[in-house]
Amino acid sequence: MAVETVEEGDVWLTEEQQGAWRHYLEGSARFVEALGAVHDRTLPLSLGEYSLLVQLSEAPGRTMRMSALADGLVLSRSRLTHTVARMEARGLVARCAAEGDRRGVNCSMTDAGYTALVAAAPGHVAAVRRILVEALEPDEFLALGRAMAKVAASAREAGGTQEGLAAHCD
Amino acid sequence: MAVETVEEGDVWLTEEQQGAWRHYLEGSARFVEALGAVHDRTLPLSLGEYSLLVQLSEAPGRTMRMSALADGLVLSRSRLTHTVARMEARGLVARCAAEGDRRGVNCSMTDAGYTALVAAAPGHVAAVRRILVEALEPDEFLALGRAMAKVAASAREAGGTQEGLAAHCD
DNA sequence: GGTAGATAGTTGAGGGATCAACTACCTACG
DNA sequence: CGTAGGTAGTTGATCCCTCAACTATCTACC
Repeated sequence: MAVETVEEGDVWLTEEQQGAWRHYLEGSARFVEALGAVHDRTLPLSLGEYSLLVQLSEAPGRTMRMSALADGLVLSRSRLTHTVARMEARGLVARCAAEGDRRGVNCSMTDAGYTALVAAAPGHVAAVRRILVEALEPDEFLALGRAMAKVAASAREAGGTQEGLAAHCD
Repeated sequence: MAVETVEEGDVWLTEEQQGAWRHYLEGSARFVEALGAVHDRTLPLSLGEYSLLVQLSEAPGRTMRMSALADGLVLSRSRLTHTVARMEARGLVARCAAEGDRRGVNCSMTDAGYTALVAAAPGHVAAVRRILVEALEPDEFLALGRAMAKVAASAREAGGTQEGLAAHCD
């Protein structure tokens, strides 16, 4: 931002870092936008619905607890409830009580959900390849994956400690 | 996804690529979530409002055309109109007719907007540093920036050609 | 065994995003 | 000129997300 330059380092970013940060912001924004557009225009599932069904497809019995699903998709409980309710109304998933914990709810993929997932998968993967994977050198893409794994861990951890950040701004 | 394995390559991703892709998804989701939480809990501007004011702060006269703003922030025209309307109601920005093109509208940052931006900046940058920059080796972060610049270009270009993707799914 | 506090999930109200229409203006070309 | 098609921005209906309650259940500990 165009504020008077400060002497002390460690508060802002260097020019180089700023550039990297801007590119990160623009790249991630344009990527989800383009991928979402492919889903909306050519596939029977939105990106969010698709991701949810992918998670379910990998779980034993194609069934997961609501909370596990929420954690895996980085979604709030509330948002997951609403999303699953809409998908249930469309026949893509079904909910039933979990055995063992009477608070728990299991969400499972229906046959219709599986059919929709299989129909959407080729277009989805083709878009990911075209827009993300093939934009990069093979090892550059793998390095991106390793870096983002670190970021994920760092962000997961920041959830607990973030109150302390306010202290930086007195 | 847990579909029967196919013989032909070039349709799905390798195990390694899948892993990188999952890490990318999780990392980007957790990062925006954590950064947004910092804004919502400790700063006077949401992440979106902050980004908008940053763009304005760098423009001559702290003023930009609506469409330039929309492009820079990767936002739809409609969304920008609504967002700016809300921010205008809060006194953070102001709109006025653009000279030269009577269709055009200029959006400029008010003093109150600038004050809010300055108040939010340290907390914002601290969060970006903590969650993203310091999670990585310095050159790893710069490589991330270079990679995402390529992704941005690829996604920008995909906007025009994406109809062809449907052809993959007969 | 009873009660305090955490965990699982849902609900509804309110606010933000999306999409398709719409106005207004500009450009170009006959 | 005039009109066809593009560009700039807005609007409102609809849908989706968020947030703060809320119910119900589980755990632990006295």
